[in-house]
Amino acid sequence: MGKAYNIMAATCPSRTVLHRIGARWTVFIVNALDNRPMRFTELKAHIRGITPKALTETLRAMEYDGLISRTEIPAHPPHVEYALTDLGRSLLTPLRAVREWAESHVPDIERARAQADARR
Amino acid sequence: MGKAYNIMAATCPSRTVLHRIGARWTVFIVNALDNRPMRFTELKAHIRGITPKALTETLRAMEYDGLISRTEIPAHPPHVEYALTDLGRSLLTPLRAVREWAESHVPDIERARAQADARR
DNA sequence: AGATACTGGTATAGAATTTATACCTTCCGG
DNA sequence: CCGGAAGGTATAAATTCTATACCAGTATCT
Repeated sequence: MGKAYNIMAATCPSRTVLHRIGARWTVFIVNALDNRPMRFTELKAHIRGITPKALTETLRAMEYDGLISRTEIPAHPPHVEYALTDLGRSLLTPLRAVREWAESHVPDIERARAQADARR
Repeated sequence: MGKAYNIMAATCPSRTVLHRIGARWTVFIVNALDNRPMRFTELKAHIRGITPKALTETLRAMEYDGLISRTEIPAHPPHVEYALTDLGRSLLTPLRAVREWAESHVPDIERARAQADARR
């Protein structure tokens, strides 16, 4: 059997999937939950610059898509734990690679930008 | 020497790099140019649903960042060829993995969404 | 009892980005 | 001089993201 889904087709369901995993903050959350579950405020502190609204919306969307689980823990004080599901963990490999690419190619990009600026 | 750049820091330059490679249409263009260079209209036809404005802006940004090259070919009729640079090709591995994840996990996501809908 | 702090969020408005749609210019063949 | 292809621009509307402030529940401090 051949390829069932193709990103390049405008109406392919894989488009909505890609749109979600490519959303502004998804890559941060997946990478943050790499080692262990985290609480809302932990995530907010770890992913610097994210607003609580953006964090809430991204977490809700990822939970809806089955990428993370949300568990209310009735301890004192009560808190909420977010963790990757098996599906979410399978996304870790590609998204960690994206993160690592970004972190390791900063000098190349900066050099290219400087050269482009110099040419004009 | 340890890690020089960290995505999680709000002001880290890797943030702007990630912002670019995570931009709406970058993953499509990188995957489209996987096998061979393409012309503007070819890309537009291949990546269904992209508008010419979005395509122009994404190509210009990627050229600025040194990910693709733009070559005007003075043949008859004259046309323009976009190709991945070495740097752009290095992005192919992670972004192809993202594409493949999206294409292969559609059923998992749809199942999760249906379950979430059923629960309410 | 009242003030204060922590957790996990909401609300609202403004700014930035994306999309839709239409149009333009150069080059050429007929 | 008409039409078509290539490679785009222009403009406005829709959508998404960001900044900033606020809120409710529980617990502890005074």
